[in-house]
Amino acid sequence: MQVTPELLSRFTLLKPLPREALEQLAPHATLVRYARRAVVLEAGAREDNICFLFEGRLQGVGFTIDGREVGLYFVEPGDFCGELALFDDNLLPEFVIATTAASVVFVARKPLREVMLQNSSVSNIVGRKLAARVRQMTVQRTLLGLSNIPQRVCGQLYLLVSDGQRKEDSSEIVNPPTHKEIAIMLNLSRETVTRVFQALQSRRIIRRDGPGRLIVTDLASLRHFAEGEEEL
Amino acid sequence: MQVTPELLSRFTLLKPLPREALEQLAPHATLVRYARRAVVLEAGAREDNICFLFEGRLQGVGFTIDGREVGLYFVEPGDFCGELALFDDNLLPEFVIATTAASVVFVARKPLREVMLQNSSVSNIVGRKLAARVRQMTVQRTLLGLSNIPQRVCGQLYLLVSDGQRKEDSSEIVNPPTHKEIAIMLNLSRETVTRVFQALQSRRIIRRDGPGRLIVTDLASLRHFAEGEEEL
DNA sequence: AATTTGACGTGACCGGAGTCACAATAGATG
DNA sequence: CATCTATTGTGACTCCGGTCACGTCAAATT
Repeated sequence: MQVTPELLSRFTLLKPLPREALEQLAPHATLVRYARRAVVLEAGAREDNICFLFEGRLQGVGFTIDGREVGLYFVEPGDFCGELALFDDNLLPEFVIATTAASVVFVARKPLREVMLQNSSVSNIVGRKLAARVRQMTVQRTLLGLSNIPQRVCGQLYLLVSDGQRKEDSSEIVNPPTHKEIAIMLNLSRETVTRVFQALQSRRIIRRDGPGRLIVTDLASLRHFAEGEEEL
Repeated sequence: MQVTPELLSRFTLLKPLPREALEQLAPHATLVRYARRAVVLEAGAREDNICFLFEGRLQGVGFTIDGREVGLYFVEPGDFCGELALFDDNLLPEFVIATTAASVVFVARKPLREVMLQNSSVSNIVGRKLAARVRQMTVQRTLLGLSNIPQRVCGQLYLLVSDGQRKEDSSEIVNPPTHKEIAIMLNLSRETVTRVFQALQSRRIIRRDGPGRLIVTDLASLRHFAEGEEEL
């Protein structure tokens, strides 16, 4: 499906682009819808598109030698992934999978790269974004250092709300990842995540609201647990 | 201590630079020696230098909320770190510590950034390097997914030799990290790493040679264990 | 409506890595 | 050389998260 420059400009990465650049990119962009669990980007493939997430949620996933899934990062609407292809010609190291039904905009690598090179403000933005990814991976890795497991789960949960909007008292996570998807992010078993969620629900800190919404009713308490000021 | 353009050109990142660019950078570069365990870059500080490692070994280290150390990456001679400062103005998320006596070349951020912007081949290289870091972090994170702990240690060991030179049969790791430094990379206790090393030594797969050299006498076996084809 | 599928919930058991405690080195430092 | 400190080596015990084996439930599919 074709894409208009207006749609492109809704992504923070592309928003600052001059009109001409957007019109230059639009013919090379396509909107694709994916069902839950579909593979959006494939590891080992030469990927020729940068993937902008319009709605839904994606997850970068790797696999260990013994076939275990490893969660690397989540992609929120407005964000993008596959940006490594803008910098080198190596293969994508991870899979990107739709954890919910999702619509993404693919922008071909070469035109975007050209726009990036011509437009220094864009290369700045792309560079900042890649740097942000490194920071995000660092935070995620640091989470794994926590030996207190409930604390680790709370930390992940807190990251999930702050990636989106962060209200004062209560927040909601739309299209929350499944327990298993959280588990692989944290090197935990699915059952352990379930048990922590149970504990948080019984303390009225989180609440499920239908299928696609998880509500954090007591963000302050969640942060306390995430910061280890209180034991779960 | 002042730095000559020739010294700068010994780093793979700067090697392709035209002579003029190197001469432009040299006045803003200083050579600094650090003792073992010294802090080279400080988390939370506005870092105004990119750090090129000339000799020794550095380690990126983070800290969890409860004060536990988290190993993020190793820096080998010829490589560099602190490159995030080229892309944004945020604070450095991790410490960089000298795991051995080390000499590094600091290059001021602004001049390097200008050279990078003017010289598209440099910005390509820097971009590739940042992308390489993302890939490296992905590999490191995937290692943590291994539930077989000896396998995890062997994987790290294998990464350490292949980062340097990779000979057919036997390889050596100069300035090898301590057991503790490896432990925090792998989310393990120091004792566990020691025990795995003991097992590898008794099988004549690795051997210590004095203080600063670890010799991998049977690289093939190490790879087998790393790939889980044989249980340790 | 019946069936299937996948996500969530929960108990019991067990293994193995963390922790603690201490010894033995080896390197630095005076 | 003597001393001190950091690293390595090793045993014993404990605990807690993984694993297995279910059951429940909601949503999709027939």
